[in-house]
Amino acid sequence: MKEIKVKKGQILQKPGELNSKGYLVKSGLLRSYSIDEKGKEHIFMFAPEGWTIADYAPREVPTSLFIDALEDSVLMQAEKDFSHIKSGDVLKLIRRAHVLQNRIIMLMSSPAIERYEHFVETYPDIIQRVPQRMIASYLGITPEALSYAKRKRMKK
Amino acid sequence: MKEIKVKKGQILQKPGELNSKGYLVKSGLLRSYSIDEKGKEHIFMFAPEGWTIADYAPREVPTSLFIDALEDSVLMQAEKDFSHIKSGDVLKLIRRAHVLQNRIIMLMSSPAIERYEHFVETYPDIIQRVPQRMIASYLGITPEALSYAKRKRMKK
DNA sequence: AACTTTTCTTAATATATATTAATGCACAGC
DNA sequence: GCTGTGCATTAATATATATTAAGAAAAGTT
Repeated sequence: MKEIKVKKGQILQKPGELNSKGYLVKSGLLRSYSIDEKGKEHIFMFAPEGWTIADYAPREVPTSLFIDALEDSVLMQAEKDFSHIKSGDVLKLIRRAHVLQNRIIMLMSSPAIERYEHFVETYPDIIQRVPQRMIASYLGITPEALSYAKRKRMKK
Repeated sequence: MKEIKVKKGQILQKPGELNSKGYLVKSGLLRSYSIDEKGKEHIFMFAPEGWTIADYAPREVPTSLFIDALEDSVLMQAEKDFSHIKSGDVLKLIRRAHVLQNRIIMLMSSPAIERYEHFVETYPDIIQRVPQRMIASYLGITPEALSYAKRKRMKK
């Protein structure tokens, strides 16, 4: 575990890397995202203070995500090391899997505007800190579609 | 760990239960799914022989998924017990998280027809064993939309 | 075999979201 | 203070997917 400081915009991980690390955010804000064949970004997650972020891949599997800093940040960098495992570590992984499970169910069953409202309730602080287009990217839609959906919901 | 036999259609888990179990499929086929406010099913995953299936929730968190049998099946039922953890267990969890991560990225970045083609390549055996409408449910679209998308792709 | 139920497909129409383009605004750098 | 760049919004149009309804094939039941 070593502490590192990164500037806004700095890239910590690119797709294709092996032996990827995990990061605990002490201050600042990170994100992970993929870029598809058409060059479009898709934000996989945000990680503000107190959160961890990583590519959920075994060490020997090449990463598929970028990780970069949306704000100047201070991090703890950790190896993916399973030689001394605590039951607490397993619990954290299960909780993370639970979050991913819920996200999948939401992506399949709720329209974008509901996913947006859920996001606002769940992460009100993140809304303040990142541009709208990144929220749209996290939700899986374009900024234009989010803008339109919000306006439409207003009128009701 | 105890072995249980279930008939096609039998429900192993309903949403709201605590202390949910995990199941290793020795033969047959299980699925997990949610039902939304409008009464629509959304299949979260299929589990054929050799796979495990569970609600990825800590033991004290109520489940959100149904689990039932799509075929007569033989299972090993396991408690979620973290008192003796092996590094292999952690690896399995990470692999599972990796699958979920990829699914989320696909849901956000690829149209349904591409997700379908990816599914066919990845799980060719499952295609044979479940009705189309369940594949559509897994992909997050209606059976009609899947039928239309396939026909349209044909013509090209 | 007859019957019922489920599944798949097609079509017409409606809605959600994407694409493209134009505009105004805010802010960073010079 | 200007200027460029990124961001948000709107609108027009295009595409993907949902909804509803109908009919035919397949599978399960008695």
